[in-house]
Amino acid sequence: MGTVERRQREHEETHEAIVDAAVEVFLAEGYEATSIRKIAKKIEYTPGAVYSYFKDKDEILYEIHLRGFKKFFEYLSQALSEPNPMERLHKTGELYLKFADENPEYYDLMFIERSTARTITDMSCWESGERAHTALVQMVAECMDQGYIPKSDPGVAAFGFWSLVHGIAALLVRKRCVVSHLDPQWPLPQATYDFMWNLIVGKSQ
Amino acid sequence: MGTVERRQREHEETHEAIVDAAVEVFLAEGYEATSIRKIAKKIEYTPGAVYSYFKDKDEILYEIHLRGFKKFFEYLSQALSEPNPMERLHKTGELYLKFADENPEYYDLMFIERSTARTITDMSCWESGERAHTALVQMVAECMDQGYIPKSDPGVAAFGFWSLVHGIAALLVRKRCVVSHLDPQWPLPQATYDFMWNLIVGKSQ
DNA sequence: CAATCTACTAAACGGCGTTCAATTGAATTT
DNA sequence: AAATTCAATTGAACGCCGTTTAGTAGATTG
Repeated sequence: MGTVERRQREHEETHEAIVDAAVEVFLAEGYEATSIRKIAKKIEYTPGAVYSYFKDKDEILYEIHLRGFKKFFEYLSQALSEPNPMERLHKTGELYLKFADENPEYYDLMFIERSTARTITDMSCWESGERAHTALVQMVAECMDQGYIPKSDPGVAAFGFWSLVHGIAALLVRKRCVVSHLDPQWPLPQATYDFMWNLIVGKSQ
Repeated sequence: MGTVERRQREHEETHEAIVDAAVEVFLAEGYEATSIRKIAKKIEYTPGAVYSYFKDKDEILYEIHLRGFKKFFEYLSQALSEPNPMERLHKTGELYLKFADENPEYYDLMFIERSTARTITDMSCWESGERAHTALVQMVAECMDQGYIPKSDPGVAAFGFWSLVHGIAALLVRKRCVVSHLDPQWPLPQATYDFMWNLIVGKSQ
């Protein structure tokens, strides 16, 4: 009979229910307040039961981070239609910053939290991250081919562009922007990115 | 008698002994393993005793972060002798990255950890951070005056340069560099910074 | 010598992630 | 229909954590 399949389906459903509950707690109360005990309570389970579905807390947080990446790619996809690679690169940066600004909790988990780093190091790969990075490398390589950027290692160059937007996002998300007595609200990341971009491409035209 | 002064001195000595012990634990075992209980044990105190000297754990971590800034300024001071502001800016960035590379635990606490953000937000100022930031703004303003950088808001520009090096440092410290199958060791931050700097100033000369 | 005051301890509170023996309840076999 | 199997789940515990508080020991003061 199909009881084996049903059991497996039920197992997956519970797995998903746990992640759903985890995301709810995470978005409502933030990373630090997200505990196994709270997640279990939300689906009326005992904390121990969660461990039939996940090895440890980091594995749950990794699943939350995947939901974040799903949303992240939705943001970035809006730049794909741009035919000029340099314009596309610029717009991708803007969308990156928009995502970080509008989803700071997700951004933090994806690109800052130690928990995520532990999991991706254990797996010695980072599928979501690599997918985004590969696309960035290709974009940068295209810019080099068309002479917008001096030819050099596209991996290093991609890392450089990423560093710029990550730096802006990370300083805002982790509240270090208070030093510049500037408004930490939206205009700052946009203004900073505009200035730096102008510095990068402004001189060649 | 001078017992009042002596008592006060003893109080300050114990205060310092706690911070010393905290730094020891922090550097030996890292941020996450640094607990009040371990710090207290190291100086043969009861955990509760620590609370006669510090309001909470964040206040101790803030003191550790100050030690980090002391070291940080020692690094940056090596760039001060550079007469040309653009060269000085460039070298400051290199020394910034060198500090992050050689003192990742301190860097993390100073510029990434939530704990520090909580304290500086509570105090609604960040003396160390502001001191460094002000120096950076001045440097950037000087570059603008001498025509190396297009004139615009030096606060925003300074935040942009900071974002670039912070981005590189933060991605390395928090292990996100694995996506670029590049060596996360020292050459990467230097190569990335070189590339971006060349992009910024390379075209005008 | 008694009173005061400070530093410190001991114990507890409520939280956390995680483990594991025991139990439940449904599916399968006899 | 009864016995067996087996995974899902519980409940209780372990050893951590930050923090609070009543009480104590010992030096300082009057």
